[in-house]
Amino acid sequence: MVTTRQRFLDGAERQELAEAVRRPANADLPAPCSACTVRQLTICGGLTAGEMQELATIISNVELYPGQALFQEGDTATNAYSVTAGTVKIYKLLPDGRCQVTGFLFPGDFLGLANNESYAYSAEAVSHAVLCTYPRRRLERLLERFPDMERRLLGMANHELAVAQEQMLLLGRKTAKERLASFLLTLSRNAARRGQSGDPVLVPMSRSDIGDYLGLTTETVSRTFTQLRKSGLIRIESGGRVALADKIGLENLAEGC
Amino acid sequence: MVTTRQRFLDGAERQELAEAVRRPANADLPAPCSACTVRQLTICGGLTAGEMQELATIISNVELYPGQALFQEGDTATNAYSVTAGTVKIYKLLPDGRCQVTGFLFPGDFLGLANNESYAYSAEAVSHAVLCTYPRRRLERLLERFPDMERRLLGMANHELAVAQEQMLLLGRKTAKERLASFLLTLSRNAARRGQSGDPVLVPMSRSDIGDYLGLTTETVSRTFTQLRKSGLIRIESGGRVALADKIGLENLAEGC
DNA sequence: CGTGAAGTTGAGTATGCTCAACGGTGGTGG
DNA sequence: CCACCACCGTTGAGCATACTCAACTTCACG
Repeated sequence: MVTTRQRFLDGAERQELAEAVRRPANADLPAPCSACTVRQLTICGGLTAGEMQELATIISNVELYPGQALFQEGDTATNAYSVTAGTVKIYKLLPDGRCQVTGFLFPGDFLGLANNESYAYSAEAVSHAVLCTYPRRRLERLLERFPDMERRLLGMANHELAVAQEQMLLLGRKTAKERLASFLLTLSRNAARRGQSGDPVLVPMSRSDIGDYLGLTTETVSRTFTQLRKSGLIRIESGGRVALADKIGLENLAEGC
Repeated sequence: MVTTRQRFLDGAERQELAEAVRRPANADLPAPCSACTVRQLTICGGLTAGEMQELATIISNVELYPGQALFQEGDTATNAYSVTAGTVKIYKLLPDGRCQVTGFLFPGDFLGLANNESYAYSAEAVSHAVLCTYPRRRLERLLERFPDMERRLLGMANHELAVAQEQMLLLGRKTAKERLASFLLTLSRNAARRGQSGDPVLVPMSRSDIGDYLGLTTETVSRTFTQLRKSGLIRIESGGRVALADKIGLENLAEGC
């Protein structure tokens, strides 16, 4: 499953990445988190300066290249992570190789807090990515003392649960066109929420990844992109960007109207 | 979507229900929770006697008949619930009526903790059911003081997330036979976990509910039941019970081997 | 330019859906 | 008490959406 696909980063991505890796890994120094641009989006948001300081002592950074694995389903869950730059996919495999991507993660997203001893899914970089690493045991001990952080984590888990249910509706009951329309709109809204361009929206993942996320094949994804383009709902731009030419039409399509 | 289907309860279900409704609704009296048989499975587990006492003051009970709605997607989320008897389904609808059941809930399961102001899904009784009602605001205030309960809730949310990802794999990548085999095995494991019979496993929901859960039509569910029966993997017994005649075979099928 | 991977398009197929008829079962009312 | 009725479940025939297999194009990069 590890592809060696390399995708060039665009300007915004490169800058985001540069800012993220500027923070030294294994820092013995106080919080580089103060420079973190996605802090408000993730578990660190709402912590006091002192709490941040303490959290920073257990954090280290990890950098991943496209196609590089972070961990595999079944690995001992020693770390939790939050994405600070790039895109990561989490997925589950069947023994014969069928793959279901259960989520794409963007800066601010959190992953890896399994409640058993091992991860329930695999994680791999889609584009060049940087993550904060939290040793799980130490994070759990910290959570016992920072109830606000635990509350925030519960809120994030509840949000992810709602997203997962929406995705089940998509996988169980929507047509290929509806799935792709829903996907592009979600991608757009997520980008906007992170302060990036929502309309020409960046689609950093391959057709194959999109297919594995939407329960379709690459061929069907490609054909469906063409259909949406020909019916004037989207425009395919350069650099993996997609313009939502008829947003209302897309929204109606996504909801099955 | 509210059907008036009535399904007779079997002996075990009737007893479970009788125990559950024995507790008075709107009790001003101290905890009837002490008699609760599913306490250890739900958020109440691990609370001290004093905490239980306090929790009991905000709890009331609600009884639902088959097909009766608990709440609808979009309703103001005033209450959270835990199931104490019977089976409840939660589902999402598309405007044209397409339905995706995102989960079946059994005694011990918790629902309704949305992080927005409204529910993200609808909930309806499958069989005659009883639930504990927690006014959401008061529960949240209690959670701030009972960190263990909040931690338990986080654990339950993480577990549900793992279950949701497994269901996405099913919906996105499994065939009809694999879906039904997975469903029956999960149902069986859940029943066993609650101390009920796992092998002739009770299937309290209709073919239509199963279809809406597995992303199939009733006809396909019915045909697939027949296929599994004819290939000797299951036996259909009376009273909505299914015997897992060849458990190993079912497990292999469910995993796509 | 040459190369390899990603993406697109085409033709044929299969899995599961639609529409329809039929059978069984429990509840109700004559 | 029995007959009828509604609903659930089952089965069949035909169809459609998305899949498989394959060829071809585009693009990034050396």
